[in-house]
Amino acid sequence: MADSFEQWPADIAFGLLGDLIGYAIRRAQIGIYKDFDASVTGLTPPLFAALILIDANPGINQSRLGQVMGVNRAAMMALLDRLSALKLVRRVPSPSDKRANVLQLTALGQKCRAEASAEVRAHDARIARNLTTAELKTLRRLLKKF
Amino acid sequence: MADSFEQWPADIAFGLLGDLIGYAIRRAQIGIYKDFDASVTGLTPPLFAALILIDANPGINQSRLGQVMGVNRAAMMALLDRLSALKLVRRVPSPSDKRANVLQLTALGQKCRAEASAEVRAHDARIARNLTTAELKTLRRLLKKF
DNA sequence: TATTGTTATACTCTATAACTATA
DNA sequence: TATAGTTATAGAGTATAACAATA
Repeated sequence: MADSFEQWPADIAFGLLGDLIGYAIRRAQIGIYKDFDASVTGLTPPLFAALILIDANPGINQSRLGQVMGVNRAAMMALLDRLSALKLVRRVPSPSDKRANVLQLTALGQKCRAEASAEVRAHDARIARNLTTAELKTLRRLLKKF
Repeated sequence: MADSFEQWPADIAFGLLGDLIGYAIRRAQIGIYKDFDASVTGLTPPLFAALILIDANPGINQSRLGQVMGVNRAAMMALLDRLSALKLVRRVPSPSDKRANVLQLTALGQKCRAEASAEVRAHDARIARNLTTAELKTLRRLLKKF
């Protein structure tokens, strides 16, 4: 099939790329993202991550969430504007800091988070289907070293 | 520092995300991309990958390069238009197929590829500094299973 | 002075859909 | 019919630079 992604096609020379651990991680990621998009309806990976993090960290504000996700405040704004337009997330004025907003999931946001979580669990199990439990544990340990 | 990315902040609850191997790979990637951007001047990761692949695979055409990189033809066009505007890549009519273009690096493209390669090697060594040779070998083997 | 949220702006990455020339 | 390149268009993700309100 022309649209299936082949991780390391045998007929292609990768040159320096074949030596780079960063590129090996990137190639794994390409396939994982394609499976995520095909598996999870209506949410992108960053949107899903934001829903989980907001739910798991009551009282978190925009700037802190941006730091955690590795993006700056302006990028976080765009992401939250989208979640807000989808009626999944609410900005609530912080009681302790008049500059800040506290982020909360709406009832719809909770429902969406729960439904997407099931799809994402299935997706993650599918991409990891060729690894044993021990291999997954090793992989997780090694990835923490970056 | 407010601008340094912390991979798994201890004060943050990751909920389901902490169980997903796909998210563990994604978090490693975030830091790696930030280091790449800070290390390599003038080229993004996809642009650099394209330069290497074009150089290592003489006679490759646009569609095939897109397949290898995991993007469709239209996305490949945009990427090649940029490399072309930078005078790094040339489209040459294929002698064997009048529909196709063969991709070639210009002299400037060769120079840019060589200089960026040195920067990227240093970048890759830096991000992998906490892993042993054996660990890198294991990681590479496990990543191929996705 | 530093931080939070915000807006304006711009660039990169990627996709879909439709067209043309050729296979 | 199918494929290679192309164009138009759109949306997501991300960044910099500036500003007002608050800490």
